[in-house]
Amino acid sequence: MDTAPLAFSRHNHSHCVSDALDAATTLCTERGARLTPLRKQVLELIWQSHKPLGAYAILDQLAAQATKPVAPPTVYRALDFLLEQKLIHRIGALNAYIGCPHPDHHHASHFLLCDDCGRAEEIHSKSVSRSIQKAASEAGFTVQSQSLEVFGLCPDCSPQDKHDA
Amino acid sequence: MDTAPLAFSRHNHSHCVSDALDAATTLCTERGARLTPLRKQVLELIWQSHKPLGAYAILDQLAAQATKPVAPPTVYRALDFLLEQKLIHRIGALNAYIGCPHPDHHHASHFLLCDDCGRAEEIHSKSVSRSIQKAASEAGFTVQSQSLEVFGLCPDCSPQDKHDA
DNA sequence: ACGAATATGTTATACTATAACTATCTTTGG
DNA sequence: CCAAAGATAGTTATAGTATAACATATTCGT
Ligand SMILES: [Zn+2]
Ligand SMILES: [Zn+2]
Ligand SMILES: [Zn+2]
Ligand SMILES: [Zn+2]
Repeated sequence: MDTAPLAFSRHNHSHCVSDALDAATTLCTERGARLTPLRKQVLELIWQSHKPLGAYAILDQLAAQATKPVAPPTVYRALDFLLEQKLIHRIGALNAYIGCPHPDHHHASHFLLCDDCGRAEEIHSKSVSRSIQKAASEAGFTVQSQSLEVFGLCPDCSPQDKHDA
Repeated sequence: MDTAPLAFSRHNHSHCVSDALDAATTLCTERGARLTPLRKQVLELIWQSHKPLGAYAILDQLAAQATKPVAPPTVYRALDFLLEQKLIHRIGALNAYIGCPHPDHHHASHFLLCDDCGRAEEIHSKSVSRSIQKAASEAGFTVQSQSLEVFGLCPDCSPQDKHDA
């Protein structure tokens, strides 16, 4: 099914990129937000893989593509825009950024992060969301945003890997 | 009950500090780890409140207490030790550190963080842990560590605050 | 075209964390 | 007790992440 997690599976990644860029274009148009060439370029760089990308890695690649030198604020402002539009998520433990595969509906930032290959997969578990919401409510806490970063080994990098053992 | 969350409630905080320092002393002794004066001093600084404390805030306070200037590695090495011993947790979204109230049993880092007052409360919900573990397993992912950072408003800072309305 | 608002460029700086080397302290075996 | 080995702490320098402040350029509605 096409809603299955992709990051840890073999897949045609060019579809991820084009889907993400198309969705971003549509959403920004709907919202009256301006997905400028620079912002789109940064989004595309982030989507080049399923590995969270640091701001300065983005900067280096921008600089390599551009003729003029690129300064940090250029990157951070684009990242701020993409974060505001929920087109990307920030992985706090890595100081890095990754594309959101479902930017059309707002949701918490829940990720599985492979310590070995570095890939990240966003998870959307009702059970996880509900249990977190419930735990917060019981503490009298009003949730505004949440970030879950689960580190470990993805199926490909697990020792008991079954996919070609 | 004495296992109830404290950070967001009125409580005698000196007990938090003494309990934490006592527990740390006991655990380090059991483990053959050396809770040196410097490390204990850093732990006590972190426990001065339930607000996550940044490394350079710790540094400034250390410097204020000491006669000699204090350099970053001094602080970061103490933090590394305390993290290894699970006496503190790191809050990735804030680049800050907070004391663990239950260092005797290993557990994931799950926090409620108030956007208004800055206080953090560690939560220990079986339901949250289980649902996360389940979601990871279903993705074929082997969990090694996890960090949950829930931002919002604590009971004291919520508009519909009932505690003295 | 005009002014307001938004976006980008530019320079400097703040904040967070680690590398590499030296010195001191602690433990342990002789 | 002493010396060697290992762990802890001091010191200096630098790497990595992010923002402030101000100038310029572009876009949008009128
Ligand atoms: Zn892909
Ligand atoms: Zn997402
Ligand atoms: Zn307390
Ligand atoms: Zn804890």
